[in-house]
Amino acid sequence: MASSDGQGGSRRVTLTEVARRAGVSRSAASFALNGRTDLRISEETSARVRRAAEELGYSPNTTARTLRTGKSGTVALISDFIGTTSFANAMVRGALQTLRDADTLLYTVDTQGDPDVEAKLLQNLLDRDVDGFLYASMFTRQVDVPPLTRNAPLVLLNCASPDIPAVIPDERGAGETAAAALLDAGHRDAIWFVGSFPPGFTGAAVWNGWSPLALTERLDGIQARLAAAGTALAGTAPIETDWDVENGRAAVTRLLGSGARPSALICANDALAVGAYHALSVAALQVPEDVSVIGFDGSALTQAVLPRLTSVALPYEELGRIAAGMLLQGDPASRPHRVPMPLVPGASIASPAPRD
Amino acid sequence: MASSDGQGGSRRVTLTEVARRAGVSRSAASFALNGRTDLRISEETSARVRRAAEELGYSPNTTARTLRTGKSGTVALISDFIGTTSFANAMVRGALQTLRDADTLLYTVDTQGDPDVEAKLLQNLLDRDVDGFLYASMFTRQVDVPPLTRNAPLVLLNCASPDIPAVIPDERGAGETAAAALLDAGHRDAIWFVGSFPPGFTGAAVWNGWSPLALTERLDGIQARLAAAGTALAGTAPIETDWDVENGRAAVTRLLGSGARPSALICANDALAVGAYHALSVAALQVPEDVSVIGFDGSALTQAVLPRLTSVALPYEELGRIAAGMLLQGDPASRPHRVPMPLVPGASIASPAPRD
DNA sequence: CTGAAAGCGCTTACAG
DNA sequence: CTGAAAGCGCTTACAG
Repeated sequence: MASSDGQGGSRRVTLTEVARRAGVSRSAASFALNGRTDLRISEETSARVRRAAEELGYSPNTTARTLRTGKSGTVALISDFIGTTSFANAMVRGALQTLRDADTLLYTVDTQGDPDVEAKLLQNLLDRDVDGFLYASMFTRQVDVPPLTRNAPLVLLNCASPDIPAVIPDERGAGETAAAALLDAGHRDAIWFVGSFPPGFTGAAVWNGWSPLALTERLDGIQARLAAAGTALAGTAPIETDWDVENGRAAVTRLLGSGARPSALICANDALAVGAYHALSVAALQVPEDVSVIGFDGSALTQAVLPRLTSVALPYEELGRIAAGMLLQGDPASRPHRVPMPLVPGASIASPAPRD
Repeated sequence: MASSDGQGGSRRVTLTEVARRAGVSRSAASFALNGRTDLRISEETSARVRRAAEELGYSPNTTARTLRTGKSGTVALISDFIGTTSFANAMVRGALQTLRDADTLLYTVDTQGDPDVEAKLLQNLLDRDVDGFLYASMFTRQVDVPPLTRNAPLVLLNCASPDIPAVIPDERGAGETAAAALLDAGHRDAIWFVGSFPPGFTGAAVWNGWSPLALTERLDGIQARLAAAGTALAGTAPIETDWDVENGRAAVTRLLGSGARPSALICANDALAVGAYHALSVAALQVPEDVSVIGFDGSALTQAVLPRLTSVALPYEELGRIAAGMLLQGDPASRPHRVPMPLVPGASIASPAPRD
C-alpha cells in the first residue's frame, strides 16, 4: 500500500489510554466496556470508563481481540462466480443483510473453479481466523467440498453435499409450480420442455462436469405435477451446450421444424425462454395467443420481452440470508434447507389456442 | 458460531513448534521463513526450518502478524450495491483478479446508502487494520466520501470526488462512440436521445440526489460528435423516473405519438433501449430497417432482443482491476483515470430508411 | 469491588 | 552467525 502509516496519520486510541483517563486499571476498563458483570464494577465507575472512551474516540482493535479470543467476527463466501454474470450479487446481498446484525464482516473470494487457487485462498482465510465458510455455487448442484473447509463451520449455499448443512432452492417445487401454472390455464397435451440434455448425455448425472440439480429436479417436479393431472409432457427439446438465448432459439426452431405444434413451452431458464420467443416470432407464432411460455430464474430478462415472461424465480437473496443465519447459529440440520421458488407472473401464459 | 473450537478441531501449528523441530530459535525460524537476510542464516539452517514447517503443515497466523506489523493484507470494497442487481459482480471480480496476485483479501461491504450504516462499517473495517478502501458506486457519479475513509489509502471506483484517486468509465468517449456509429451508418438529421431528465429537472445537476455523470457526459459526447459532423440531435425524449424498460417504452411511445419520425434512437442505457424496441414494435416499426437503436451498458439485455442491440459497454471488470491496482501501488494520480467504453456490435443499426 | 500479570502468535531491534 | 526479550492491543483467570 502507498501510505506507510497504518492508521492514516491519526494514531489510534488504545484501551490503556482510556483506562488511564478514567483512572482505572485496563482490566476494569475492558470489563466495563464489554458490559461484563463478573467482577461487579460500580455503575459509576463503568460510566466514567464509557465517557472516557467516548471522549477519546476509542474503538477496540479487532485484530488484537481476535488474537486473544480466536473469534474474528468474520465469515468468508467462497464461490465460483467467475464466468457467470448474474445473481451473485443478490446472494451476497442477502448474506450481508444477516451478517450485519451480528457485526460480522464478509470476505468475498472467487476460486475461478481452480482447486489450487481454492486451497490457497482457504488456507489464507483460515490463517485469518475466519469464524466460518459459506461455500457457494452459482449453479444449483452437488459439490465435493475441499478438505480445508472442514477446519471451520461450514454452510453450503446453492449447492449440496452429503451430511453438510446446505440451503438450496426448492427446484422440484418450482417444476410443480410451472406445470400447475400451465394446467390452470387449460394446457394438457401439447406441453413441451425446452433445455434437456442432448441425447448423448441423457441419463448421465453430469453436465460440464457438474450435477445440475436444477435440471433433474425441475423436470421431476414438472412430470410429477402433470402426472397428477393425468397427463404428461408431449416431449422435450434438448439444447446443444448451454442454457443461453441462442441455444433456446435453436432448440425451439428445431422443434417447430420437426412439425411439433406445442401449446406451451416450459423452458429450463429465462434465457432459453427468450430464445424461444425469438424462434416463435420468426415462425409468426404469438406469445401467448398461439404458444404459452414459462421460464425459470425470475431474472431481468423477463422484463425484456413482450409480453413479459412468466417465470419461477430463484430466491437468491433469501438463500444468502438463510445460509448466513444458519452459519451464525450453527444450524445442525442434516437435510438441505429448501427455499421455495415463487411464481413471478408475466403475460406469457394464456388458454391454449383451439387446435385445428 | 456453532462449533466452539476456533480451529475446527485440529490445533494449528505455531512458529515455536517449527523452531523447536528445526532446533533453532523462534527469531531464526521467522527470518528463515520470511527469507530475510539481515542476519545471515546459513542456507542449510534455513532449509532445515523450511522442511520443519513443511512437515508440520505450518501456516503463519495472519492475525498475529497483523497485530505486530499493522498490515493486514486486506482491502475493503464499500458500495451502494443494494437496489441494483446488475454489474456489481463484474467489478468485484475484476478487483479480486488483481488482489489475488498480491495475496490480498477483499471485504465486501454494502452501505445500503445509509450514512450511519456506512460509518459503522467503516469503523469496523478500520478496527480490523484494513490496508485500504475501494469506495464504489453502482452508478457513475460524484460522491462525497465519508471522513472515515481518509484513515486509510482510498481509491474511488466508478465515482469521483475532487483530489481523490478515482477510476471511472470514459462516458464522454462513449457518447462519441455511439454518435459515430450512427453517423457512419448514414444517420444525420433525425437522431433522438432517449433518457434525458424530465423537463422540471433539466439543468439540475442532481437526480435522485446524485450527480449522474453518465447522463451529462454521454450527452456531451454525443452532441460534440454530432456537431463535429455538422449536425445535431433532433431532440431528446425525457423519462419519468428511472432508466428501466417501462420508462423507455413510455418515452418512445410519447415520442412517436408526438408525430416525430426518428431515424435513430440513442438510449441512455440498455433497459431504455429494450423499452424502445417494445414501443417501436407496437407502432409496427422495424429495428433496424425503420429505426436504428443503440444503448449503453453492454448488459445481458442486448442479447434478449431481436435483432441484438448494439451497445457501448461499461467496462466494469476492468474498472475493478484498475482500481485495485491503483490501491495496491498507491497511485497518486490526481485526475480520475478514465477507462474506455467499447462498442459491442449488435444488429440494431442500419442505413436510415428513405424519408417520404 | 480493584490491579498486576499472563498470554494469544507473531516480528524485530538488540546483545552476544 | 544465534538467542533472549520486548511489544503489537487486547481479554481474563487470579490474587488481593
